[in-house]
Amino acid sequence: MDTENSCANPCPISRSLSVAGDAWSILILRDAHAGLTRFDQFRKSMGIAPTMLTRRLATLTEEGLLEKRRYSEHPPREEYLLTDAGRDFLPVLFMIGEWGRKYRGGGKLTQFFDAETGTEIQAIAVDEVTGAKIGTRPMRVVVPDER
Amino acid sequence: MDTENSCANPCPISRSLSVAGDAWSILILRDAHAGLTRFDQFRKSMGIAPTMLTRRLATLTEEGLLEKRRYSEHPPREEYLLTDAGRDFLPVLFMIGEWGRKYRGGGKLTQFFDAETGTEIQAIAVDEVTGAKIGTRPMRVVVPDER
DNA sequence: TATTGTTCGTATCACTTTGATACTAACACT
DNA sequence: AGTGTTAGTATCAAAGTGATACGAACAATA
Repeated sequence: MDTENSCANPCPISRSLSVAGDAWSILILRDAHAGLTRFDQFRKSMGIAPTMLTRRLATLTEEGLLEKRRYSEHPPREEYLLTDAGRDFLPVLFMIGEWGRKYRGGGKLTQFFDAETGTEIQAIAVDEVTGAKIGTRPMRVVVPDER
Repeated sequence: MDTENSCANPCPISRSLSVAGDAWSILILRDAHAGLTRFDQFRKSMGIAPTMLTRRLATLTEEGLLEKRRYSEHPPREEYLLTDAGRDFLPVLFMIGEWGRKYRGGGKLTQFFDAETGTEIQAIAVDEVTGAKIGTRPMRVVVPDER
């Protein structure tokens, strides 16, 4: 795909996709939210080839979703931590997960519980302004003029 | 990526990604939600090569997010319509869009308005059970045993 | 009737990406 | 001295992608 001209494009979805629009990147973000920080943790968790992992971690770092932190000087060792932008990707992960839960739900699934109430989290998307569930009300799309 | 063993994997996110884990598929779903149904509409909207588009439409149809409908017998012509599963992908699209709006927001952006109230839609993800915004409260992850 | 246009693709092929495997650097530990 | 750990890089075959040309089945127009 053409991943360069992202900010010429008025669609916020394609802008996001030019940053994290492939499965490996999304899985890395998932694992980062699960607390993984190190190269080998990601590699073992996902079964990704090291060349791929190197490249994806570099891209996510350049794009500001992860940051590299040196956790050892001798030998030099880096770990990858979520930035605010990376943490704000969590809602995307949850909605992707909810779709999979609903439409590819056979067998055992990983579950997420609210630590306070103990209830299982059921993520939904709502319009913060009206409170309506996304997709339940008609909407109007406004595409800006060029230039 | 290895897109086959999806239902052996307990993670609902990777199951979803094995279905629609690439940028073209997501953009097709975006355009389908915007009302596009035909091959050439998708092609012109996204600038995608026809070989790619053929393959992606076929996959999304096989996976049950789109369905093919014949809208003309002579000449034979098909269009692609969202299924329920495809429509339920909308929250994913909105959350991806909200991330892009927040972190790649330079220049003009496409906007979405609630047709009833006229207000701009601000999509957020919440836990339907507790009402809490996703990411604001600690959570507990339960991975099922193998087998 | 001949020409042009529309729609939904397939054929071809150069180019790029990927994935598997082996290997390296810089140490720590025994 | 030998083994283990961590974070990668090197190599290379196989697969995927993208640009372009082309095709089939018609409709509309001249």
